[in-house]
Amino acid sequence: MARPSKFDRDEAIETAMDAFWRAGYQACSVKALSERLGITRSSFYNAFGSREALFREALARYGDQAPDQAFADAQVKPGEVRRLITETFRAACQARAADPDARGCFAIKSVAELCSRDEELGPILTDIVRANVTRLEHLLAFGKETGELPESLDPHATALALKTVLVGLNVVCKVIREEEELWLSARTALKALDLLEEDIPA
Amino acid sequence: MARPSKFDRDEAIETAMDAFWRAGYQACSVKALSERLGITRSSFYNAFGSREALFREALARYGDQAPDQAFADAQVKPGEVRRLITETFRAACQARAADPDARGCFAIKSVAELCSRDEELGPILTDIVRANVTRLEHLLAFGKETGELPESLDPHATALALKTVLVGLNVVCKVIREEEELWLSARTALKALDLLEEDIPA
DNA sequence: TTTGTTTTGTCCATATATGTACAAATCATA
DNA sequence: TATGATTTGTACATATATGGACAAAACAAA
Repeated sequence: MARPSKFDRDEAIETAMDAFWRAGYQACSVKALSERLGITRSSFYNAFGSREALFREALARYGDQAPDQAFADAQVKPGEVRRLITETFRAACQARAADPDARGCFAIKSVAELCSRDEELGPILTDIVRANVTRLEHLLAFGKETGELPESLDPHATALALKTVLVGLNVVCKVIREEEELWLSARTALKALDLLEEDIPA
Repeated sequence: MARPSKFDRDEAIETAMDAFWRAGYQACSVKALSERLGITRSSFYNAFGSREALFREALARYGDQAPDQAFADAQVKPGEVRRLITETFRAACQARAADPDARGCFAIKSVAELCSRDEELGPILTDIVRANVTRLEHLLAFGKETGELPESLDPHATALALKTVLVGLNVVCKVIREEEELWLSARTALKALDLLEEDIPA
């Protein structure tokens, strides 16, 4: 029906995500991105519309593979809240330390760069973080309902604290490169909040 | 002896700090900075040497006014560790929420942008964060020695957790704008870590 | 007034960056 | 093989960005 693309759109989004991730949104010009993708700017605009639009796609792509995505799509069984939280934090520490280029978390890096700065992308990132907190809050409330977590626990306050720790980890990991140290930090916070599941098989 | 500067160097550093703070290091070109300072690029290079050099000066300037600077220059008296920690976190929440432009923390923003990216500035920022953790560790050890904090407390692990929370706050504040919510998050974490001083006059 | 020092303005050459416009190229289907 | 849809290459005009070179300007001290 029409002339086919010379490049794989999906692959291009992946590549763009990595570029945004490493250098930041502002540092990636359309020219640089186009060259990285092996296409002309003409094709770039034709395929993605704008740099912001591509960023949104890259961000969505990242969301599918982010460590804390586990909080989103998990069917949590009663009595498994601590386990889910502990395993997710553990996975985050692993993922951050395993990255040889110490890119940190794409979403949080973008929050730091763009929130309160970019009128279009800022609110999108804000909503993502807020949604994360809400999910955690629901998860903790569920833990209370099912009797796993104590009645004294405040889901809202605890969700905020948890998210703050997770965000902190995702930045601190750029400085503290050893997985053991990262996990020590996370474990200490979880333990203090009475949310650490200790009996997890290594 | 020589021709005097047409601009105030100190004031210029302050202005540059704000520009770096808002837009990020990479987004501030020498041209843009020069125009902001009301001088030519010629004078810019003459006065500061390079953009990196000016950034270093701006970063040092920020260090003097950062909320967690309190951990650096405080003469802590026995029995005052919890109070110092609590008040510093409280001050950080206040400062972040009070900023109408939600700039967050200049240092942490720069860590997210430049660590593992800029060969010259990255290590400087890394060292700053590492030094912060060490200072917290010493502070906690002091608290143990003086009997204020329990023997069971692990200064290294707790310092890591504390710093992670503080870093998290400094990013989350871009999304959560209400001081009450920020403080709720911090307070919950401090309380859990048994580091909250409750009896502080408002 | 001369001397010496430092700042400042201007020019250089070159590279990057923006988004649009339009013609050329490419392919599946009719 | 014609048709239609879409991608792609090139050109456009303009703005930004780099750092250095060098002469002109401004001032204090001799």
